[in-house]
Amino acid sequence: MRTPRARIDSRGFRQVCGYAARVVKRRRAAARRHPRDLRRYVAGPRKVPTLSAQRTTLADVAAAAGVSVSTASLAFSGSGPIADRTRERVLEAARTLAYAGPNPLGRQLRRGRSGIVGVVMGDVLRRAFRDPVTVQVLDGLTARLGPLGLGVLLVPGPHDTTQPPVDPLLSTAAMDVAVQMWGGTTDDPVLETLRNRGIPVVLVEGTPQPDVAVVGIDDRGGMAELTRHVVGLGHRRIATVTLPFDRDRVEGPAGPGRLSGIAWEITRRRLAGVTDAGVEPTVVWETPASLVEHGAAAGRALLQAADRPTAIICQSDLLASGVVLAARELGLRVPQDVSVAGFDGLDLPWLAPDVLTSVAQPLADKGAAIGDAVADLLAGRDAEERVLPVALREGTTTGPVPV
Amino acid sequence: MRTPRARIDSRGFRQVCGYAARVVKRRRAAARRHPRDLRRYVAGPRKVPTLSAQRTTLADVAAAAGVSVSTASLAFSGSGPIADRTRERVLEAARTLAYAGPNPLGRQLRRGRSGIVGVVMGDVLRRAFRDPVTVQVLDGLTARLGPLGLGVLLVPGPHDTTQPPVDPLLSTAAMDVAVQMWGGTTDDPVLETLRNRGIPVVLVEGTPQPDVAVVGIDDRGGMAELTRHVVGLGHRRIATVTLPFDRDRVEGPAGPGRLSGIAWEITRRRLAGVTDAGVEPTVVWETPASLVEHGAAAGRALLQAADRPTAIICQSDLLASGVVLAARELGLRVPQDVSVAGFDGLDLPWLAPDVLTSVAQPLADKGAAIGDAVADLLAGRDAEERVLPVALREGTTTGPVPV
DNA sequence: GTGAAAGCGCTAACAA
DNA sequence: TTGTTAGCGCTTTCAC
Repeated sequence: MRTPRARIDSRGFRQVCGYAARVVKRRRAAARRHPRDLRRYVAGPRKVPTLSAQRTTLADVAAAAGVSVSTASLAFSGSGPIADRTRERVLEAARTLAYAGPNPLGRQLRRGRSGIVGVVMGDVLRRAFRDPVTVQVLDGLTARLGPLGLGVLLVPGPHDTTQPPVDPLLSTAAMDVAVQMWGGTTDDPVLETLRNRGIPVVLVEGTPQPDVAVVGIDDRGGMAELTRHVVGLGHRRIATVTLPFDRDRVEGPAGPGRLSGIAWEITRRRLAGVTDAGVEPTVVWETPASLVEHGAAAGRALLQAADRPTAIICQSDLLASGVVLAARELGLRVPQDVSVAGFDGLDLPWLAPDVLTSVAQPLADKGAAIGDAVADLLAGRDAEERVLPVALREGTTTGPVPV
Repeated sequence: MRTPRARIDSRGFRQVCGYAARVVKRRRAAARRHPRDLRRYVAGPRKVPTLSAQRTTLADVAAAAGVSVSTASLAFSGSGPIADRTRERVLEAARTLAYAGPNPLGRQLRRGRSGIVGVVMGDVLRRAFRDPVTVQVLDGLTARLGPLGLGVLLVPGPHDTTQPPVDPLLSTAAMDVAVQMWGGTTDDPVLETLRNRGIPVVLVEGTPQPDVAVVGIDDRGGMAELTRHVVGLGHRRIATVTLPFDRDRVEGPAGPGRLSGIAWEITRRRLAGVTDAGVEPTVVWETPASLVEHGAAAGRALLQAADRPTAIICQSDLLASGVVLAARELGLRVPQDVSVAGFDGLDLPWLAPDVLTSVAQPLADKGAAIGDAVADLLAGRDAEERVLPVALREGTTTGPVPV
């Protein structure tokens, strides 16, 4: 069947070198001018599609429309002058050939852009998605990214220390920009990998550092305000339940040793807010993740201790709601027996009739701000730091200190 | 500065045609042999990276290592024979040049594969992510996809009828396979778009149809078993709260008109399960989304009606938990005054001390099954239908009918 | 307003 | 085991 110099390549195309190549090329070119002969190069109509295999190419469409490839390209991209009639003819040809538009792979290589924003989650996906904060930010982000023609590629984040430090996707997948959702210490392996690849980064709630765009909120200020509110109610014995300190994800009261080495900026800042308000927590309880069950565990421990705190300030609403549930479980009334405050300003209807006293952060805006930072980086501007405001929201879970 | 035939193209490369081109090519080739002269073609070391711009190419590395490009390629892909020493030399050169590995864009075009699986969510992301079912399935899916070198691109699903039927990402982004999370009726615009693009599809809980791989669970059987359990407890006045019927997302009791035109397979099947057990629900309450608040709304309405049902069977745990909350709110005891059952088998700690009676579906396995189906399609096999088993799980929310 | 030509960065078939 | 060669499908520059 095959002449010595012809062969079929991995994608089913016939390839020929030297003189014969020119002959074949001429044949394919001819085929383009006579769509009838295209059969061999086109996937059967509506057959079970195997790969992303999109056999019909712009060249085929151009040939069918009787224009050059470049003109056909213009018809689709709209990024140049083209006569209305010509465009119409091209689109008509595309319709006839069931051409669904330019192959993104070719376009991407040529443009040097993938149109993809890698989003590195702060955790394994399951846990990350259970956090409404992450989810709402992600939602705000995609809303901003959509109109820019950008899509979100999910990249699992650092799990625990038993896992390899970065997901292979991070080192190999195409992405124009990366967003790291939480964490991002200076020596973060994720940031290191991205830096090596030359991929610009937007860091959310991380440690500011050179060459990285940062988006965050005024959580230190918000936490200070929240604490002052609690102090204003007369509380002095105040415990605090925190987000994880680092990838070790320890659970329990943190001694001075651990307190001095908090790797995650967000945890450190929110803790600093408490101190700023002049409060020295009776206990700093570290959790392995911002989840209801960890809050409940903390609540049980703190509220059954001898010298029970009269107020518990939590670094997230999920943790706070766990504490509220634990209090209820123990027969303690909130806020009569114990006050509980959270952070984030989530709407947690299942906590009804209670509404958490919390610090509300603008989640959708934060997502949008991340999107703006992404757009900045993509446009070659270096993104300024974006810090969004927060607002104290009084609910029903804080009240005067019990007498 | 420029000769008539030289120009700078959009990505900053000098381009020249004809004879001059050969000269320039020779110059660049020379530069490759003498890394010192590369400066112009390489991004400055560790400067603020602008685009995904990764200026150093495999050719540069090959030149520096004194091998051909194809050999250098082998060193990275490992998909061919190469001497250990040669590979080492190439990797060494890569290190020196801060080359972080082959540009995925080039690789993708050449291979005809993007390594991307588009996941079309059943809803706007915010709502989709609030559903633990979706999230856990997604988690199981990414776990299976990771080792295959595939990443997940999030594609917002159909919102409501006021929005355009498909997200632009769906029609333009590169993806080797698409997964549609829910829905997928025969005339679904999402499926239509993917079919036109020749992208193979895995449909989750949708209507089986030609050329589409389907993954689902035995929800009809599970629902029948659940209903028989409730009937066995003596209940006869049984209402049911369902998932959405279609993109219209109506909320309230469904009349015969709506009941006859349920577009979403999953809703229809779970409803059929109830009927299979010989139960004619007193009310079929349609919800706009599987969320706690819609369950609560349904619960309030159903439990305040004159002829209150003694049991409410819900098509999801989230809906069921909303009903439980509504019952508590109304001062009704569960299950003494009313029995409530759900579907999915979620762990909802905040419902404590109650544990929902439910039908557990293997969420992580479902994600894995989707991953397997993806792998099948990618390998050119056509995927058989995958139906996973479910299991009745008795909790504390169902009990004997009140006397 | 249209066409010719070049080439993005890579992989794979084949020859050597 | 390595090198030569072709080309994936597209966009863009420049000439006309």
